Amino acid sequence: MPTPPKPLLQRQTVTAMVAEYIAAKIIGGDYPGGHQIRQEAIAAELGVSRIPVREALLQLEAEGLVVIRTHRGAVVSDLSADDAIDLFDARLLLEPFLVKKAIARLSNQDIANAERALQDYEAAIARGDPKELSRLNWAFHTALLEPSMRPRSMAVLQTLYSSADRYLRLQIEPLKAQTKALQEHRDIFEAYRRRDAVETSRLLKKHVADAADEIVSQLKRGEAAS
Amino acid sequence: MPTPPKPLLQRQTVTAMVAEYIAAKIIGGDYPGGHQIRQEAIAAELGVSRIPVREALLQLEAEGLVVIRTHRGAVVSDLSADDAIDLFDARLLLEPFLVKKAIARLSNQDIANAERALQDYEAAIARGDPKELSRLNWAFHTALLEPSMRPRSMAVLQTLYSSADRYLRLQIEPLKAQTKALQEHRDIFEAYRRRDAVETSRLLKKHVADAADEIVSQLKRGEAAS
DNA sequence: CAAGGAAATATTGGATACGATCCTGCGACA
DNA sequence: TGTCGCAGGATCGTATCCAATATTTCCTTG
Repeated sequence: MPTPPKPLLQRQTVTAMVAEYIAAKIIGGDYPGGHQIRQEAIAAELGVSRIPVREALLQLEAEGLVVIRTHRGAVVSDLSADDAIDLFDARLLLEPFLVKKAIARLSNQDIANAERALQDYEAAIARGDPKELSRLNWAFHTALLEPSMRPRSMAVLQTLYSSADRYLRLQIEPLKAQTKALQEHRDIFEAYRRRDAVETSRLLKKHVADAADEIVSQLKRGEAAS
Repeated sequence: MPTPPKPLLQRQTVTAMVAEYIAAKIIGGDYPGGHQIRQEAIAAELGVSRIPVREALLQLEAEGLVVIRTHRGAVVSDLSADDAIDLFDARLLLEPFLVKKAIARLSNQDIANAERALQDYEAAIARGDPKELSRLNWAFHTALLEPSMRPRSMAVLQTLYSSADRYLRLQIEPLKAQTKALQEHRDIFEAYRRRDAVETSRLLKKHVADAADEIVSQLKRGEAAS
């Protein structure tokens, strides 16, 4: 059996892997806001050259996770209450709109997909790995919005979300927030399954707005203290 | 006078110049949708290496102008009525919202900036260089929205606009559209100067929606014909 | 003559090497 | 004493070169 050496079907490029690696560090908080990312350091750490590191940083800049200045390198973008407001306001416009569009053309398969995403999210709460939970949380949102068939808006939301994720990790009581989010997800899905566009949109908006409010007020306390 | 050879203070990187070059080709229609962009061809054309070309393409991918597939290179993204709807709907959500936020914190200086942008746009209509007009059109929109102090939303809009621009170039009667747009710009600016957030938002929304309608209906005719 | 497959070619992805720019710290001069 | 200018090192931007993958061509075979 001369099977190919590796698990195969792992068609990933080095650039993509580096981008994931750095993004995880930023979202996880290992690289805080303001942290200088040295291309050579990352390259040595991962045993690759600087080229894929540079290209990964370009992608992360497009997502807003880092800021690149010519000849001065990449810096992890700062978190602030203003930025969080900016970001969540954009989500608050796009997500309720897209979910309405999605429901307008919803198939049973789409509902099944959303239900599965919800179940995966529920199952992961017990285990409580924050990285996995974040991924599944977003997967649920994506499952709701995907049927809208708006790839461009979805791409925008994807970039917004990776930054929003950084803020979500700051929550003081993540466990409490998670159980609250779980109940809200269930309510949203119920309305979604009924194809009640208005109610789903309303609940989704509230779901995002509540999270935004908590994060912003918490950030403002932090900024006032400093 | 041993003045330096170039205008100097032109601190641009080669990557940025290449990105501008390719973007202009795409927006101008020289590279139509589906066109394969060969890195080496661009590199030879501009007398640079392939590295800056690759990095430019990454940036253009983030803007949605091209699609990159691993080991298969970059292809100019296709235009379609669905994509235009996707894109303009997102603008229709963000721009009216941002202009309200801008008016809420508007300074006299901001109004003066918008007025200047409007005048520049008016002045350019006479000359009629499409590339310049497009730039000044967007500069006016930017001047209106900039005071909102929402850099992240502005960045999203910036990427949306560069694609929207491709569609705007398709208009059958650009001259007619331009004069219509000019009158609408004047009306918008009048409401803006009065700090009438509701009216400005309404007019801006209509301004974008009208352009979108014309483009989408035109595209649908084209798609039905094919 | 059409279909399948292997070698040849083209194109992209990544590594190494070099030149340009920026930052830091030391010393000279007002 | 404070400010300016100038090395020196560190870091980034780009060119050149090598490896991996995709596409094409052409031959074989049913």
